[in-house]
Formats: sequence, structure tokens, C-alpha cells
Amino acid sequence: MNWTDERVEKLKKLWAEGLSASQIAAQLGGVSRNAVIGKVHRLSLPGRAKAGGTANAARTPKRNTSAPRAPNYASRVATRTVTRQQGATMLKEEIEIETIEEMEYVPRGNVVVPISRRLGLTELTERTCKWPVGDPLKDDFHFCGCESPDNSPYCSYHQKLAYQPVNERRRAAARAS
DNA sequence: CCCTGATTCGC
DNA sequence: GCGAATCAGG
Repeated sequence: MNWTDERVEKLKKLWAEGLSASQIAAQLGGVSRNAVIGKVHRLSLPGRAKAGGTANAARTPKRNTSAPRAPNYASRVATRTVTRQQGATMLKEEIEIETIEEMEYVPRGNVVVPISRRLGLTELTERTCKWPVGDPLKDDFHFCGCESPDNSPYCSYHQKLAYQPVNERRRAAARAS
């Protein structure tokens, strides 16, 4: 791939937005993160203040996704800030654990539904769940992105859905073969 | 181990 | 000029 004017501009733009080199490389396509970094240097673009994970432009406004939880008898009110990092995407979620009385329901099969990380196609890695979410034709389409064990393409939750008919309610499935 | 950017140096 | 290899760090 050449560094066409378009690609260089995109590079500048994304770099200015604070995206990591690997993410920029992913979006540009056809180049490695090293290539991006090298190019950044050659362009004499302002580098990041300090190397390392100190380069994040707050990608998460305030999306509080309430995922169904297993019955919890602890009726305390606690606020826990969970931060986890994958790629350059820093997930900072403030999870409020309140008295769960109305949430007596449990997902079918007693399975914890993962919180979608809303990853784009380019952000997927070898160990992120590649379960598609939404309409691929719409722009809000994304992937689960949760952590998937080993080399599995899906996380533990979607792994189970992969081969199970939605109609398992009446156990009409799991009969063939 | 995952990731980050920085630098070097053969091409 | 390019970018893989390498380094240094979180």
C-alpha cells in the first residue's frame, strides 16, 4: 500500500483524534502499526506525551448497559468502577449494584448475557467474540467483542447460541442427529 | 500476556 | 521513504 494523500490525511486525522497506531493501521488497512508509527515520525507529527497506555481519548461517554445478572441476594448499594482495556479501547463502566428485587428473572438457560463491547470489524482480534449484533446493512452494526476463550470465535455465551435454535424454549430442538 | 509508542537500520 | 525488528514501558 502506498501512502496516498488520502491515506496520509486519514492518518493525520485519526492520530489527532488520539487513536492508537494499531487502530489507525486497522482502519487504513494494508499496513502494520509499525508502518503507522514510522509514518507519523516521518511526518513529524506530535507524538504521544508518553508511550504506553497513556494514550486514550476517552472512547466511552457514559454507556451504562444493564446486563441481566444472576440472582443476587446481597442487597447492598455499591458502586464499582470497572476498567478494562483491550486494544486501545478503554472501557470504563460505572456499575451500580443496587437492591435487585425486580430483577428476579433469569435469562433462559441461566446464562449470563455479556455486555456487548460494540466493536467494529477492524477492532476484532483473535480473542474477541465475533458474534454479529444488529443489521449488517445499518451503520450501528457491530460485534459482541467480549473475551472469547482460547481460539474460539465466540465468547462463552454466544458459543452456546451458535448451534442452538432460538426455539429451545420447548426443547423442540436438540433432537436431530 | 495483552497492549502502547519510539527508535533503529537494512531495504 | 518505508516498515520490520527491536526496545522500553503500562
